Amino acid sequence: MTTIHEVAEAAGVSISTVSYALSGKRPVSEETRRRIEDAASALGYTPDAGARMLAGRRTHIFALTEPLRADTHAPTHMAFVLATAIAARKHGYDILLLTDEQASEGMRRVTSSRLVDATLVLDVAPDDARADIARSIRTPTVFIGIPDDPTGLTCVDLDFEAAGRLAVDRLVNAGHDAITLLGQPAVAYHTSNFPRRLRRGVVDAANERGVRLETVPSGEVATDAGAVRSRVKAALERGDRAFIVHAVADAHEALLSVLAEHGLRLGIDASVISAATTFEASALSTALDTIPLVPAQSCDLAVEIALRHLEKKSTAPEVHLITPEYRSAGSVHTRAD
Amino acid sequence: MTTIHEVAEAAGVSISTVSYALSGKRPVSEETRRRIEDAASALGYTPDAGARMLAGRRTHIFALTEPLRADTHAPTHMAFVLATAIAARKHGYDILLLTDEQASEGMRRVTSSRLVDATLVLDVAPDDARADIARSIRTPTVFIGIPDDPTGLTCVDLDFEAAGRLAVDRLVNAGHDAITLLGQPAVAYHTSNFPRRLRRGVVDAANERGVRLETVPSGEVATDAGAVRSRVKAALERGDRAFIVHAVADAHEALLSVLAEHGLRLGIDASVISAATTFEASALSTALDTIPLVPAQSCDLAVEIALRHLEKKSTAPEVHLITPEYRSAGSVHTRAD
DNA sequence: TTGAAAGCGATACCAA
DNA sequence: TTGGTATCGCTTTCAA
Repeated sequence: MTTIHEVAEAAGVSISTVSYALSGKRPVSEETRRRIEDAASALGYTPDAGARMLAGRRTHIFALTEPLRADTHAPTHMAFVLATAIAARKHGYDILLLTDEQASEGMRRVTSSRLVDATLVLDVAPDDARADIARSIRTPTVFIGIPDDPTGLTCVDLDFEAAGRLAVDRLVNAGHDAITLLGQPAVAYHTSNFPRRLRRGVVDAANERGVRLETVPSGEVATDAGAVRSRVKAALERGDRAFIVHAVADAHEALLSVLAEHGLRLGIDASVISAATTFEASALSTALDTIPLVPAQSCDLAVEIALRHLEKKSTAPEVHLITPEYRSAGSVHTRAD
Repeated sequence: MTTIHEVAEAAGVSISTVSYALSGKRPVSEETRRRIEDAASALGYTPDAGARMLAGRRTHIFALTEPLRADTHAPTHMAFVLATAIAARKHGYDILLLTDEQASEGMRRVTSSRLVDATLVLDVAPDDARADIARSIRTPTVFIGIPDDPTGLTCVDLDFEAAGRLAVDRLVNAGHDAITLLGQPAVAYHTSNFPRRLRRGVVDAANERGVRLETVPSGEVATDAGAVRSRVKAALERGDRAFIVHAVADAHEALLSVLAEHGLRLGIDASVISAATTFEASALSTALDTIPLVPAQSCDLAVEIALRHLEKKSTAPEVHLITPEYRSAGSVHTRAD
């Protein structure tokens, strides 16, 4: 293994100069720097991680706690894990993955051994056990998602409530006076936090705008096309022609097929908005207006906040809500009057 | 932060004794050990990860390289990541996740900086770029999956070929003389290695046993129920009544529904074996005979081999194939004659 | 602009 | 059975 000493010798300078030249933490003359860089790459020098952790103040590792429970929607969770890893890497950070039971227990372990500089929390539950752990440790922790009680926590998430309101506003503005919210599977309203928040926004906005609202879960399990179909049919019988869908891709397909079977044309006879979904709505059989949930957005912000906490010694805990964005694709009725 | 010095002082011993007492690498008198352990837990002592990495020979971290490509089957990949993390943790190891482009580039980086003790490779492609990297670094690397050219590599995987043969044998023994293999989406035969291996086993065994074999992909994408249905119908028209399914859960459901529509009773009029699938076949609407692909099995073995390489200085590279297991559930015809 | 040297907090060798 | 201490490879302060 090449050490900093060997690089120093090869470049004819001291090790401290090598360190500074490579880290850029102190000005080094142009020529010296060149010599050092040449020597370093010629020798294939890579600083030893353990030594850096010990001597420096940073490990350049973030813990990512994500239970990866089997009953959750794998593609979405995978997208967030991926987005977090990419965001971290942009700033020279690696991800130490804490799953399963280690999602909680590991937090204490890796922070107290100073293995990681900060912790990022995914798949946040309403009564998440990791909230108390985060409050009890001094290592910066950023939640990507919001537990019921975010007191003392730093959180980042899409403003699901605003997303719900936005969807309702669009549909009401389009002339609809009755809306059906095709939501998450019933259990998700207990295990996750964001479905409630979206629903709250939808309910509040519907009340304010004075339109009738029906909320139905999308089935018992994540992919339950049959249940979705029957629920959509019931909605159509009620005369509802406006739908907000907050569910997985399959549920969308089920909705679209029922609408098609009833001869309802999207954007003309019926309106559909897909709210806060991570999959590419363009991959559906029919393009839909969406209020996208972009993992990279939340994860980039989370990483930036974590770094900010690392630099400035302390930053007040705070909930950062990301303003939702509306993307039209013609699936919502355009008012003709 | 509590250091080993503080523990030593509190226990009235030297730091080396503390180190030995806690690691157990040297006998320490019963009483002294008690005092040390008490002091350590009273002070909440956790050894500093960086210091251990530098002084010791181990980082207690494995790199896990898994591209997490968006077009792959998320639940399966998640299951393997989870199984690896759990297997590693059993031996006191944490997982550093290398995704996306870092899946390849990161391997060199984290091994040459000695951040990890070994690397585990997931989602192995036939011409995987990580194979050459693995050959060029001296850190132990274990592939969970087998690239086309495994020369010089250590690999672990289910014996898919044997699984294919096993399935054919069972069906032939049950009296079938024509079999349809409902395989992976066509693209998977290029991007992954195991679909080919299973198919090879099926093809070889069918030839040897002298039965007619039809192989059809299960669609263009992972969940393409429509394509599966039409392919199954075609098979039924050919008179095929025996199916080997190597695909995702949805494909199974599609097959089962077509069989039901044709009034074919499982295990009586028709036979189905689900081969090398990670999902719980018991979760299907109908129980099926399976040759399960158990992530924990491969991942446990991979971790054990990695540790073995770490202990004994060198272990010859080798491909470890896991013998498939057959689980009956009554979906295969029982010979009446 | 550069260098010397004091740590960082463990591990493990060499003694006792 | 226990202790002293060199060492791991880097960061960073203090001098020059």
